[in-house]
Amino acid sequence: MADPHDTASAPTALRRRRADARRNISAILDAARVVLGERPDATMEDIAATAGVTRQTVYAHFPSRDALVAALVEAAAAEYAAALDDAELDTAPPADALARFLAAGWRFFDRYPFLLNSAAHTPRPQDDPHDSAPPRLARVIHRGQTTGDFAPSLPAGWLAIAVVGLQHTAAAQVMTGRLTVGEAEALCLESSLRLCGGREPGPEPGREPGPEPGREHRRGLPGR
Amino acid sequence: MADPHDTASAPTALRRRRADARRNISAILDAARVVLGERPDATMEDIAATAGVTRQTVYAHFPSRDALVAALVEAAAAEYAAALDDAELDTAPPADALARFLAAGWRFFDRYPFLLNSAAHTPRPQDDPHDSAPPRLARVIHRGQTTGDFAPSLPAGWLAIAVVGLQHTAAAQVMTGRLTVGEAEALCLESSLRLCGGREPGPEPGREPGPEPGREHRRGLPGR
DNA sequence: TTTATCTCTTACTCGATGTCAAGGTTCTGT
DNA sequence: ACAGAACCTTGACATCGAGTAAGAGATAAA
Repeated sequence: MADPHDTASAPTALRRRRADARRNISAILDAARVVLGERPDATMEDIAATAGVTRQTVYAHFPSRDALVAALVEAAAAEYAAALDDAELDTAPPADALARFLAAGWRFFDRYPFLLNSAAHTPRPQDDPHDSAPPRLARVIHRGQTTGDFAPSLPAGWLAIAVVGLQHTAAAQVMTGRLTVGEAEALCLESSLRLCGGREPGPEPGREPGPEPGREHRRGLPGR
Repeated sequence: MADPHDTASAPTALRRRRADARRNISAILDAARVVLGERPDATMEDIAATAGVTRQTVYAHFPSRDALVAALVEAAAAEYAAALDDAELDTAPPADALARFLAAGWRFFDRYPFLLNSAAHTPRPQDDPHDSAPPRLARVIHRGQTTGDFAPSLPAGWLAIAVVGLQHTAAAQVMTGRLTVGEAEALCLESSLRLCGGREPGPEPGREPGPEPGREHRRGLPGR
Protein backbone atom coordinates (compact mmCIF):
# COMPACT_ATOMS: atom_id res chain seq x y z
CA MET A 1 0.00 0.00 0.00
CA ALA A 2 1.77 3.20 1.20
CA ASP A 3 2.55 4.35 -2.32
CA PRO A 4 4.55 7.51 -1.64
CA HIS A 5 3.97 9.30 -4.92
CA ASP A 6 0.88 8.58 -6.90
CA THR A 7 1.56 11.43 -9.22
CA ALA A 8 -0.56 11.65 -12.31
CA SER A 9 2.68 11.80 -14.27
CA ALA A 10 2.60 8.00 -14.40
CA PRO A 11 0.06 7.03 -17.01
CA THR A 12 1.08 3.40 -16.73
CA ALA A 13 -0.41 1.87 -13.64
CA LEU A 14 2.89 0.19 -12.83
CA ARG A 15 5.45 2.65 -11.55
CA ARG A 16 9.02 1.91 -12.58
CA ARG A 17 10.41 -0.15 -9.74
CA ARG A 18 13.97 -0.67 -8.79
CA ALA A 19 15.85 -3.49 -10.49
CA ASP A 20 16.32 -5.68 -7.42
CA ALA A 21 12.69 -5.25 -6.55
CA ARG A 22 11.61 -6.59 -9.91
CA ARG A 23 14.14 -9.39 -9.62
CA ASN A 24 12.75 -10.37 -6.23
CA ILE A 25 9.19 -10.18 -7.45
CA SER A 26 9.80 -12.61 -10.25
CA ALA A 27 11.88 -14.81 -7.95
CA ILE A 28 8.97 -14.93 -5.53
CA LEU A 29 6.54 -15.70 -8.29
CA ASP A 30 8.79 -18.43 -9.59
CA ALA A 31 9.24 -19.91 -6.14
CA ALA A 32 5.52 -19.81 -5.52
CA ARG A 33 4.86 -21.53 -8.83
CA VAL A 34 7.23 -24.37 -7.94
CA VAL A 35 6.56 -24.72 -4.24
CA LEU A 36 2.80 -24.43 -4.46
CA GLY A 37 2.89 -26.95 -7.24
CA GLU A 38 4.49 -29.43 -4.90
CA ARG A 39 2.66 -28.52 -1.68
CA PRO A 40 -0.44 -26.38 -2.17
CA ASP A 41 -0.49 -25.57 1.54
CA ALA A 42 3.10 -24.37 1.70
CA THR A 43 3.93 -21.57 4.08
CA MET A 44 4.74 -18.02 3.14
CA GLU A 45 8.09 -18.66 4.74
CA ASP A 46 8.65 -21.68 2.51
CA ILE A 47 7.98 -19.61 -0.56
CA ALA A 48 10.16 -16.77 0.69
CA ALA A 49 13.01 -19.12 1.53
CA THR A 50 12.83 -20.76 -1.87
CA ALA A 51 12.91 -17.34 -3.45
CA GLY A 52 15.92 -16.42 -1.33
CA VAL A 53 14.26 -13.55 0.50
CA THR A 54 12.60 -12.97 3.82
CA ARG A 55 8.95 -13.42 4.56
CA GLN A 56 8.49 -9.69 5.07
CA THR A 57 9.92 -9.02 1.66
CA VAL A 58 7.16 -11.09 0.19
CA TYR A 59 4.66 -8.99 2.08
CA ALA A 60 6.38 -5.91 0.77
CA HIS A 61 5.25 -6.86 -2.72
CA PHE A 62 2.11 -8.90 -2.15
CA PRO A 63 -0.19 -7.72 0.59
CA SER A 64 -1.51 -11.17 1.37
CA ARG A 65 -1.30 -14.80 0.48
CA ASP A 66 -4.38 -14.57 -1.68
CA ALA A 67 -2.87 -11.63 -3.51
CA LEU A 68 0.21 -13.69 -4.22
CA VAL A 69 -1.68 -16.61 -5.69
CA ALA A 70 -3.89 -14.16 -7.56
CA ALA A 71 -0.79 -12.65 -9.13
CA LEU A 72 0.43 -16.13 -9.91
CA VAL A 73 -2.86 -17.00 -11.57
CA GLU A 74 -2.64 -13.76 -13.48
CA ALA A 75 0.82 -14.61 -14.74
CA ALA A 76 -0.30 -18.10 -15.63
CA ALA A 77 -3.26 -16.75 -17.54
CA ALA A 78 -1.01 -14.38 -19.46
CA GLU A 79 1.35 -17.18 -20.43
CA TYR A 80 -1.52 -19.40 -21.40
CA ALA A 81 -3.09 -16.69 -23.51
CA ALA A 82 0.22 -16.07 -25.24
CA ALA A 83 0.62 -19.76 -25.96
CA LEU A 84 -2.86 -19.85 -27.43
CA ASP A 85 -2.03 -16.82 -29.54
CA ASP A 86 0.89 -18.71 -31.01
CA ALA A 87 -1.24 -21.73 -31.80
CA GLU A 88 -3.09 -20.15 -34.73
CA LEU A 89 -6.35 -21.62 -33.61
CA ASP A 90 -8.47 -19.60 -36.00
CA THR A 91 -6.71 -20.59 -39.20
CA ALA A 92 -5.90 -24.26 -38.79
CA PRO A 93 -8.50 -26.92 -39.64
CA PRO A 94 -10.83 -27.34 -36.67
CA ALA A 95 -9.59 -30.76 -35.64
CA ASP A 96 -6.00 -29.61 -35.84
CA ALA A 97 -6.85 -26.48 -33.93
CA LEU A 98 -8.40 -28.59 -31.20
CA ALA A 99 -5.26 -30.69 -31.02
CA ARG A 100 -3.12 -27.58 -30.79
CA PHE A 101 -5.33 -26.19 -28.07
CA LEU A 102 -4.87 -29.35 -26.04
CA ALA A 103 -1.13 -29.39 -26.66
CA ALA A 104 -0.84 -25.86 -25.34
CA GLY A 105 -2.80 -26.91 -22.30
CA TRP A 106 -0.43 -29.76 -21.55
CA ARG A 107 2.56 -27.49 -21.69
CA PHE A 108 0.69 -25.12 -19.42
CA PHE A 109 -0.16 -27.75 -16.82
CA ASP A 110 3.43 -28.85 -16.90
CA ARG A 111 4.58 -25.40 -15.91
CA TYR A 112 1.81 -24.57 -13.47
CA PRO A 113 0.91 -27.80 -11.72
CA PHE A 114 -0.39 -25.88 -8.75
CA LEU A 115 -3.46 -24.96 -10.75
CA LEU A 116 -4.49 -28.58 -10.55
CA ASN A 117 -4.13 -28.74 -6.81
CA SER A 118 -7.35 -26.93 -6.10
CA ALA A 119 -5.73 -24.17 -4.10
CA ALA A 120 -6.09 -21.85 -7.04
CA HIS A 121 -9.86 -21.96 -7.05
CA THR A 122 -10.23 -19.87 -3.95
CA PRO A 123 -13.47 -17.96 -3.56
CA ARG A 124 -13.00 -16.08 -6.77
CA PRO A 125 -15.73 -13.62 -7.71
CA GLN A 126 -18.13 -15.11 -10.14
CA ASP A 127 -16.48 -13.44 -13.10
CA ASP A 128 -13.44 -15.16 -14.52
CA PRO A 129 -11.76 -12.54 -16.64
CA HIS A 130 -8.50 -14.44 -16.40
CA ASP A 131 -9.73 -17.49 -18.22
CA SER A 132 -9.76 -16.72 -21.89
CA ALA A 133 -9.28 -20.31 -22.97
CA PRO A 134 -12.86 -21.56 -23.17
CA PRO A 135 -14.07 -18.70 -25.38
CA ARG A 136 -11.21 -19.27 -27.79
CA LEU A 137 -11.90 -22.96 -27.95
CA ALA A 138 -15.58 -22.21 -28.36
CA ARG A 139 -14.75 -20.20 -31.45
CA VAL A 140 -12.81 -23.14 -32.86
CA ILE A 141 -15.60 -25.57 -32.14
CA HIS A 142 -18.23 -23.27 -33.55
CA ARG A 143 -16.19 -22.90 -36.70
CA GLY A 144 -15.92 -26.67 -36.94
CA GLN A 145 -19.64 -26.96 -36.52
CA THR A 146 -20.29 -24.62 -39.44
CA THR A 147 -17.76 -26.38 -41.67
CA GLY A 148 -19.23 -29.76 -40.82
CA ASP A 149 -16.14 -31.06 -39.09
CA PHE A 150 -17.99 -31.18 -35.77
CA ALA A 151 -21.55 -32.06 -34.92
CA PRO A 152 -23.71 -29.01 -34.25
CA SER A 153 -26.16 -30.64 -31.84
CA LEU A 154 -24.46 -29.37 -28.69
CA PRO A 155 -23.66 -25.72 -27.97
CA ALA A 156 -20.04 -24.81 -28.68
CA GLY A 157 -19.73 -22.90 -25.43
CA TRP A 158 -20.53 -25.95 -23.38
CA LEU A 159 -18.32 -28.20 -25.46
CA ALA A 160 -15.40 -25.87 -24.92
CA ILE A 161 -15.88 -26.01 -21.17
CA ALA A 162 -16.32 -29.77 -21.33
CA VAL A 163 -13.08 -30.23 -23.26
CA VAL A 164 -11.18 -28.12 -20.78
CA GLY A 165 -12.73 -30.10 -17.96
CA LEU A 166 -11.75 -33.30 -19.69
CA GLN A 167 -8.18 -32.17 -19.89
CA HIS A 168 -8.31 -31.23 -16.25
CA THR A 169 -9.59 -34.70 -15.42
CA ALA A 170 -6.86 -36.36 -17.45
CA ALA A 171 -4.21 -34.19 -15.84
CA ALA A 172 -5.49 -35.16 -12.42
CA GLN A 173 -5.07 -38.80 -13.40
CA VAL A 174 -1.47 -38.05 -14.28
CA MET A 175 -0.94 -36.36 -10.92
CA THR A 176 -2.17 -39.41 -9.05
CA GLY A 177 -0.03 -41.68 -11.16
CA ARG A 178 -2.88 -43.58 -12.75
CA LEU A 179 -1.95 -42.42 -16.24
CA THR A 180 1.27 -41.46 -17.94
CA VAL A 181 1.49 -38.14 -19.68
CA GLY A 182 1.45 -39.83 -23.06
CA GLU A 183 -1.63 -41.87 -22.23
CA ALA A 184 -3.42 -38.85 -20.88
CA GLU A 185 -2.70 -36.78 -23.97
CA ALA A 186 -3.81 -39.51 -26.34
CA LEU A 187 -6.98 -40.31 -24.44
CA CYS A 188 -7.83 -36.66 -23.99
CA LEU A 189 -7.43 -35.84 -27.65
CA GLU A 190 -9.44 -38.83 -28.80
CA SER A 191 -12.17 -38.15 -26.26
CA SER A 192 -12.35 -34.46 -27.11
CA LEU A 193 -12.71 -35.21 -30.80
CA ARG A 194 -15.46 -37.66 -30.07
CA LEU A 195 -17.14 -35.21 -27.74
CA CYS A 196 -17.21 -32.59 -30.45
CA GLY A 197 -18.71 -35.06 -32.85
CA GLY A 198 -15.69 -35.30 -35.08
CA ARG A 199 -15.65 -38.14 -37.54
CA GLU A 200 -13.89 -41.13 -36.08
CA PRO A 201 -10.77 -42.13 -37.96
CA GLY A 202 -11.90 -45.74 -37.79
CA PRO A 203 -9.64 -48.79 -37.53
CA GLU A 204 -7.08 -47.64 -40.07
CA PRO A 205 -3.58 -49.06 -39.78
CA GLY A 206 -0.89 -46.85 -38.32
CA ARG A 207 -3.00 -45.27 -35.61
CA GLU A 208 -2.99 -47.52 -32.59
CA PRO A 209 -4.34 -45.95 -29.42
CA GLY A 210 -1.58 -47.22 -27.14
CA PRO A 211 0.94 -44.81 -25.68
CA GLU A 212 3.74 -43.98 -28.05
CA PRO A 213 7.12 -45.05 -26.69
CA GLY A 214 9.53 -42.63 -25.17
CA ARG A 215 7.29 -40.51 -22.99
CA GLU A 216 5.94 -42.68 -20.23
CA HIS A 217 7.22 -40.46 -17.49
CA ARG A 218 4.74 -40.25 -14.70
CA ARG A 219 4.60 -37.18 -12.63
CA GLY A 220 3.31 -38.46 -9.33
CA LEU A 221 2.84 -36.29 -6.34
CA PRO A 222 5.96 -35.20 -4.53
CA GLY A 223 6.64 -36.68 -1.13
CA ARG A 224 5.03 -35.52 2.10
CA MET B 1 -7.36 -41.55 21.36
CA ALA B 2 -8.45 -41.67 25.04
CA ASP B 3 -10.67 -44.68 24.57
CA PRO B 4 -11.26 -45.81 28.16
CA HIS B 5 -12.03 -49.46 27.53
CA ASP B 6 -10.77 -51.12 24.43
CA THR B 7 -11.82 -54.51 25.71
CA ALA B 8 -11.71 -57.36 23.26
CA SER B 9 -15.28 -58.10 24.26
CA ALA B 10 -16.42 -55.71 21.51
CA PRO B 11 -16.14 -57.53 18.19
CA THR B 12 -17.73 -54.57 16.44
CA ALA B 13 -15.22 -51.80 16.03
CA LEU B 14 -17.82 -49.26 17.14
CA ARG B 15 -18.49 -49.40 20.86
CA ARG B 16 -22.07 -48.71 21.88
CA ARG B 17 -22.08 -44.99 22.62
CA ARG B 18 -24.51 -43.01 24.63
CA ALA B 19 -27.58 -41.76 22.85
CA ASP B 20 -26.78 -38.06 23.06
CA ALA B 21 -23.28 -38.77 21.82
CA ARG B 22 -24.59 -40.42 18.69
CA ARG B 23 -27.10 -37.62 18.24
CA ASN B 24 -24.34 -35.04 18.48
CA ILE B 25 -22.13 -36.94 16.10
CA SER B 26 -24.74 -36.97 13.40
CA ALA B 27 -25.60 -33.34 14.15
CA ILE B 28 -21.96 -32.42 13.70
CA LEU B 29 -21.73 -34.38 10.48
CA ASP B 30 -24.88 -32.74 9.21
CA ALA B 31 -23.65 -29.29 10.15
CA ALA B 32 -20.31 -29.92 8.50
CA ARG B 33 -22.04 -31.09 5.35
CA VAL B 34 -24.08 -27.91 5.15
CA VAL B 35 -21.56 -25.36 6.39
CA LEU B 36 -18.61 -26.71 4.43
CA GLY B 37 -20.83 -26.76 1.38
CA GLU B 38 -21.35 -23.05 1.76
CA ARG B 39 -17.88 -22.09 2.97
CA PRO B 40 -15.18 -24.71 2.47
CA ASP B 41 -12.89 -22.85 4.85
CA ALA B 42 -15.37 -22.60 7.68
CA THR B 43 -14.06 -22.74 11.21
CA MET B 44 -14.44 -25.64 13.60
CA GLU B 45 -16.36 -23.24 15.78
CA ASP B 46 -18.73 -22.46 12.93
CA ILE B 47 -19.45 -26.12 12.45
CA ALA B 48 -19.84 -26.67 16.16
CA ALA B 49 -22.18 -23.71 16.53
CA THR B 50 -24.30 -24.89 13.63
CA ALA B 51 -24.48 -28.31 15.22
CA GLY B 52 -25.50 -26.73 18.51
CA VAL B 53 -22.50 -27.93 20.46
CA THR B 54 -19.16 -26.58 21.61
CA ARG B 55 -15.96 -26.75 19.69
CA GLN B 56 -14.46 -29.14 22.20
CA THR B 57 -17.36 -31.51 21.79
CA VAL B 58 -16.44 -31.77 18.14
CA TYR B 59 -12.90 -32.64 19.14
CA ALA B 60 -14.29 -35.22 21.53
CA HIS B 61 -15.59 -37.17 18.56
CA PHE B 62 -13.23 -36.20 15.74
CA PRO B 63 -9.58 -35.86 16.64
CA SER B 64 -8.87 -33.27 13.98
CA ARG B 65 -10.36 -31.28 11.18
CA ASP B 66 -9.06 -33.70 8.61
CA ALA B 67 -10.62 -36.56 10.50
CA LEU B 68 -13.96 -34.76 10.42
CA VAL B 69 -13.94 -34.19 6.68
CA ALA B 70 -12.65 -37.74 6.23
CA ALA B 71 -15.65 -39.01 8.14
CA LEU B 72 -17.85 -36.77 6.05
CA VAL B 73 -16.36 -38.12 2.86
CA GLU B 74 -16.84 -41.60 4.22
CA ALA B 75 -20.51 -40.94 4.89
CA ALA B 76 -20.90 -39.38 1.46
CA ALA B 77 -19.27 -42.36 -0.19
CA ALA B 78 -21.57 -44.72 1.67
CA GLU B 79 -24.66 -42.79 0.59
CA TYR B 80 -23.42 -42.62 -2.96
CA ALA B 81 -22.68 -46.31 -3.04
CA ALA B 82 -26.12 -47.07 -1.69
CA ALA B 83 -27.73 -44.86 -4.31
CA LEU B 84 -25.79 -46.66 -7.01
CA ASP B 85 -26.87 -49.98 -5.56
CA ASP B 86 -30.48 -48.92 -5.96
CA ALA B 87 -29.94 -47.86 -9.56
CA GLU B 88 -29.70 -51.39 -10.98
CA LEU B 89 -26.82 -50.41 -13.21
CA ASP B 90 -25.96 -53.95 -14.19
CA THR B 91 -29.37 -54.97 -15.49
CA ALA B 92 -30.70 -51.91 -17.30
CA PRO B 93 -29.75 -51.26 -20.94
CA PRO B 94 -26.36 -49.54 -21.02
CA ALA B 95 -27.62 -46.16 -22.12
CA ASP B 96 -30.32 -46.23 -19.45
CA ALA B 97 -27.79 -47.34 -16.87
CA LEU B 98 -25.58 -44.42 -17.80
CA ALA B 99 -28.50 -42.05 -17.38
CA ARG B 100 -29.30 -43.54 -13.99
CA PHE B 101 -25.71 -43.26 -12.93
CA LEU B 102 -25.73 -39.57 -13.77
CA ALA B 103 -29.06 -39.02 -12.05
CA ALA B 104 -27.71 -40.55 -8.87
CA GLY B 105 -24.73 -38.28 -9.16
CA TRP B 106 -26.88 -35.18 -9.37
CA ARG B 107 -28.79 -36.12 -6.25
CA PHE B 108 -25.47 -36.74 -4.58
CA PHE B 109 -24.00 -33.38 -5.52
CA ASP B 110 -27.15 -31.73 -4.30
CA ARG B 111 -26.69 -33.23 -0.86
CA TYR B 112 -22.92 -32.87 -0.64
CA PRO B 113 -22.00 -29.66 -2.44
CA PHE B 114 -18.82 -29.38 -0.40
CA LEU B 115 -17.32 -32.13 -2.49
CA LEU B 116 -17.29 -29.73 -5.41
CA ASN B 117 -15.47 -27.05 -3.51
CA SER B 118 -12.15 -28.79 -3.78
CA ALA B 119 -11.49 -28.70 -0.07
CA ALA B 120 -12.37 -32.37 0.04
CA HIS B 121 -9.44 -33.37 -2.09
CA THR B 122 -6.94 -32.80 0.66
CA PRO B 123 -3.69 -34.75 0.41
CA ARG B 124 -5.40 -38.09 0.33
CA PRO B 125 -3.16 -41.13 -0.03
CA GLN B 126 -2.96 -42.25 -3.57
CA ASP B 127 -5.49 -44.98 -3.06
CA ASP B 128 -9.12 -43.94 -3.20
CA PRO B 129 -11.00 -46.81 -1.62
CA HIS B 130 -13.93 -44.53 -0.99
CA ASP B 131 -14.66 -43.89 -4.61
CA SER B 132 -16.47 -46.88 -5.95
CA ALA B 133 -18.33 -44.95 -8.63
CA PRO B 134 -15.87 -45.10 -11.56
CA PRO B 135 -15.42 -48.88 -11.40
CA ARG B 136 -19.16 -49.37 -11.42
CA LEU B 137 -19.60 -47.07 -14.35
CA ALA B 138 -16.71 -48.77 -16.08
CA ARG B 139 -18.59 -52.04 -15.81
CA VAL B 140 -21.63 -50.45 -17.41
CA ILE B 141 -19.60 -48.95 -20.21
CA HIS B 142 -17.74 -52.17 -20.82
CA ARG B 143 -21.02 -54.01 -21.01
CA GLY B 144 -22.29 -51.46 -23.50
CA GLN B 145 -19.15 -51.91 -25.54
CA THR B 146 -19.69 -55.65 -25.79
CA THR B 147 -23.36 -55.30 -26.69
CA GLY B 148 -22.56 -52.75 -29.34
CA ASP B 149 -24.39 -49.89 -27.65
CA PHE B 150 -21.13 -48.05 -27.11
CA ALA B 151 -18.02 -47.73 -29.23
CA PRO B 152 -15.18 -49.96 -28.02
CA SER B 153 -12.31 -47.83 -29.29
CA LEU B 154 -11.60 -46.17 -25.92
CA PRO B 155 -10.94 -48.05 -22.68
CA ALA B 156 -13.98 -48.28 -20.42
CA GLY B 157 -11.98 -47.36 -17.36
CA TRP B 158 -10.95 -44.05 -18.83
CA LEU B 159 -14.41 -43.31 -20.15
CA ALA B 160 -15.87 -43.85 -16.70
CA ILE B 161 -13.44 -41.38 -15.20
CA ALA B 162 -14.11 -38.96 -18.01
CA VAL B 163 -17.86 -39.12 -17.52
CA VAL B 164 -17.50 -38.49 -13.81
CA GLY B 165 -15.20 -35.59 -14.59
CA LEU B 166 -17.70 -34.26 -17.08
CA GLN B 167 -20.40 -34.30 -14.45
CA HIS B 168 -18.05 -32.58 -12.07
CA THR B 169 -17.42 -29.90 -14.67
CA ALA B 170 -21.11 -29.42 -15.30
CA ALA B 171 -21.82 -29.20 -11.58
CA ALA B 172 -19.14 -26.55 -11.24
CA GLN B 173 -20.91 -24.55 -13.91
CA VAL B 174 -24.08 -24.77 -11.87
CA MET B 175 -22.22 -23.60 -8.77
CA THR B 176 -20.98 -20.52 -10.56
CA GLY B 177 -24.41 -19.78 -11.94
CA ARG B 178 -23.49 -20.22 -15.58
CA LEU B 179 -25.86 -23.13 -16.03
CA THR B 180 -29.13 -24.16 -14.46
CA VAL B 181 -29.44 -27.59 -12.97
CA GLY B 182 -31.69 -28.68 -15.81
CA GLU B 183 -29.30 -27.45 -18.47
CA ALA B 184 -26.38 -29.10 -16.78
CA GLU B 185 -28.14 -32.45 -16.52
CA ALA B 186 -29.23 -32.38 -20.16
CA LEU B 187 -25.86 -31.34 -21.50
CA CYS B 188 -24.03 -33.80 -19.29
CA LEU B 189 -26.17 -36.73 -20.34
CA GLU B 190 -25.95 -35.91 -24.02
CA SER B 191 -22.20 -35.36 -23.81
CA SER B 192 -21.61 -38.55 -21.88
CA LEU B 193 -23.54 -40.59 -24.40
CA ARG B 194 -21.55 -39.05 -27.21
CA LEU B 195 -18.33 -39.62 -25.32
CA CYS B 196 -19.12 -43.30 -24.95
CA GLY B 197 -19.88 -43.53 -28.63
CA GLY B 198 -23.59 -44.12 -28.25
CA ARG B 199 -25.70 -43.74 -31.33
CA GLU B 200 -27.01 -40.21 -31.62
CA PRO B 201 -30.78 -39.98 -31.45
CA GLY B 202 -30.75 -37.59 -34.39
CA PRO B 203 -33.12 -34.66 -34.97
CA GLU B 204 -36.32 -36.40 -33.96
CA PRO B 205 -39.21 -34.25 -32.81
CA GLY B 206 -39.95 -34.06 -29.12
CA ARG B 207 -36.37 -33.83 -27.92
CA GLU B 208 -35.41 -30.20 -27.89
CA PRO B 209 -32.16 -29.48 -26.09
CA GLY B 210 -33.43 -26.48 -24.18
CA PRO B 211 -34.07 -26.66 -20.46
CA GLU B 212 -37.38 -28.22 -19.59
CA PRO B 213 -39.67 -25.85 -17.67
CA GLY B 214 -40.01 -26.03 -13.96
CA ARG B 215 -36.46 -26.61 -12.81
CA GLU B 216 -34.44 -23.57 -13.71
CA HIS B 217 -33.33 -22.98 -10.17
CA ARG B 218 -29.74 -21.92 -10.07
CA ARG B 219 -27.69 -22.72 -7.07
CA GLY B 220 -25.20 -19.93 -7.06
CA LEU B 221 -22.60 -19.55 -4.39
CA PRO B 222 -23.81 -18.35 -1.04
CA GLY B 223 -22.77 -14.90 0.03
CA ARG B 224 -19.32 -14.30 1.44
C1' DT C 1 -30.33 -43.87 42.82
C1' DT C 2 -26.09 -44.67 41.41
C1' DT C 3 -22.56 -44.68 38.04
C1' DA C 4 -20.25 -44.30 33.95
C1' DT C 5 -20.23 -41.36 30.17
C1' DC C 6 -20.69 -37.23 27.89
C1' DT C 7 -20.68 -32.09 27.62
C1' DC C 8 -19.27 -27.57 28.93
C1' DT C 9 -16.20 -23.97 30.69
C1' DT C 10 -11.81 -22.12 31.10
C1' DA C 11 -7.25 -21.81 29.86
C1' DC C 12 -3.32 -23.00 27.54
C1' DT C 13 0.30 -24.09 23.51
C1' DC C 14 1.57 -23.79 18.82
C1' DG C 15 1.96 -22.39 14.08
C1' DA C 16 0.77 -19.27 10.35
C1' DT C 17 -0.85 -14.82 8.74
C1' DG C 18 -0.31 -10.09 8.75
C1' DT C 19 1.59 -5.51 10.77
C1' DC C 20 4.92 -2.23 12.31
C1' DA C 21 9.17 0.45 13.09
C1' DA C 22 14.12 1.06 12.88
C1' DG C 23 18.33 0.56 10.64
C1' DG C 24 21.16 -1.12 6.98
C1' DT C 25 21.83 -1.84 1.94
C1' DT C 26 21.47 -1.07 -2.97
C1' DC C 27 20.02 1.06 -6.89
C1' DT C 28 19.22 5.37 -9.69
C1' DG C 29 19.41 10.08 -11.22
C1' DT C 30 22.30 13.90 -11.44
C1' DA D 1 30.97 9.72 -7.69
C1' DC D 2 27.41 11.15 -4.56
C1' DA D 3 23.11 12.00 -2.33
C1' DG D 4 18.74 10.51 -1.65
C1' DA D 5 15.19 7.57 -2.57
C1' DA D 6 13.70 3.00 -2.78
C1' DC D 7 14.26 -1.39 -1.08
C1' DC D 8 15.58 -5.20 2.04
C1' DT D 9 16.27 -7.15 6.59
C1' DT D 10 15.80 -7.83 11.43
C1' DG D 11 13.02 -8.28 15.34
C1' DA D 12 9.03 -7.74 17.73
C1' DC D 13 4.18 -7.81 18.03
C1' DA D 14 -0.98 -8.85 17.35
C1' DT D 15 -4.37 -12.03 15.76
C1' DC D 16 -6.70 -16.10 14.51
C1' DG D 17 -7.56 -20.98 14.12
C1' DA D 18 -6.16 -25.70 15.32
C1' DG D 19 -5.39 -28.77 18.88
C1' DT D 20 -4.76 -30.11 24.08
C1' DA D 21 -5.94 -30.52 28.93
C1' DA D 22 -8.42 -30.76 33.40
C1' DG D 23 -12.29 -30.30 36.31
C1' DA D 24 -17.11 -29.37 37.25
C1' DG D 25 -21.65 -30.15 35.86
C1' DA D 26 -25.28 -32.58 33.22
C1' DT D 27 -27.37 -36.81 31.46
C1' DA D 28 -28.33 -41.28 29.94
C1' DA D 29 -28.10 -46.05 31.37
C1' DA D 30 -27.88 -49.62 35.03
